[in-house]
Amino acid sequence: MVVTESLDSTRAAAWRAYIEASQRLFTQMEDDLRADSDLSFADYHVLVLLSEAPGQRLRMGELAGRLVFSPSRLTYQISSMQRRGLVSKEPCPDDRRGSEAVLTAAGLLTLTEAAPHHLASVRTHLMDDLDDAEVACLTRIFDRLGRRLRAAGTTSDTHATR
Amino acid sequence: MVVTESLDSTRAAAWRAYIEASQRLFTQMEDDLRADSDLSFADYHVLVLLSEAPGQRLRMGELAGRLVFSPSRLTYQISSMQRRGLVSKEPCPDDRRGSEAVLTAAGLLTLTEAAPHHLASVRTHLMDDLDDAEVACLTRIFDRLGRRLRAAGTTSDTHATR
DNA sequence: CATCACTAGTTAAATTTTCAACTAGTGCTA
DNA sequence: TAGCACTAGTTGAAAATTTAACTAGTGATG
Repeated sequence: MVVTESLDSTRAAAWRAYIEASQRLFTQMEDDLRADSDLSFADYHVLVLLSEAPGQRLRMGELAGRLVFSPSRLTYQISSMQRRGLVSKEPCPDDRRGSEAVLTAAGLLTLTEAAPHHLASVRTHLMDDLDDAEVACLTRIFDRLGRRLRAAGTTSDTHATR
Repeated sequence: MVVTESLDSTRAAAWRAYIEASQRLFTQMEDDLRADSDLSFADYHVLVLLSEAPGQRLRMGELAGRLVFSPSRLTYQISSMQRRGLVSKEPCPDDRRGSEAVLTAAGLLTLTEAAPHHLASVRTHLMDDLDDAEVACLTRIFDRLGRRLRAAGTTSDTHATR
């Protein structure tokens, strides 16, 4: 086992379990979503974020940040959704460089139809199997992690090695 | 908020935190790996799995299963690594339909050079920030989840809705 | 041992994602 | 207010991934 110095074996095991299960979970969720609603995970998340935003609209950059998408990936994603009538795109009033993605009525309808299926899938694949302590632990770990990574991304970044 | 019926708000929050932080973590790990070692996450995992396998070789299907890759994705992945000299491919002795990926010396060397950096990155981005109880909890949750999803994939599958 | 349903893996085409320019607009500074 | 560095977002080409055939081999059944 070349690869397990420097990370104690407990943590190495945790890492492996986390990575593998997450991978499986994500592909499972994608498949369900695709089967139930003909949406990708990304599509769904865009719809959720827009539906929650004031005016059902969000700047491209803001959306990219929340989805953890590169700018060009978001451009592509949104134009694909636009083609399918789920969102539209409008120039941003106060910054003429920018544009905002806007949820359409069809997009909202699609979301409200998809949501119950998706949530059921989150429950059956993950949440129903966790007791309250585990849920709390999950939240604590990933809230903190998310905050930390978000912060790291903003400033200079990277880890120690090099 | 169209999207939060049916999943209690505690669990919904856990889900969001988990998804977002994981996304960030994975892209961060990819970036580090790429910067330190010029490998993708997938490359790295292939090297790890092969290095641990008896004879440093694994059937394509077996590898695909463990990586959670589609067959065609794995074919592509391996031929790319073959081009770069990290693995070779040999016909499988006992099943003439099959082939196995074999770790090369160069592949092993690459792995031993990459591993410390990668592990450091796992530590700094995730593990160093978790106390032992959290590590234990993480392991418990994702071990169980992985087992469950692995089992579901084998049999008929899917969730309840529909 | 011929047939046939099934498994392993590959291939080609379409879609998605990345990567590296590039365009346009902003806003500070002199 | 001209110049300039920086930000927002897009674009085109290359790389990765998915999807749907497809090839070859296996193994059970009659």
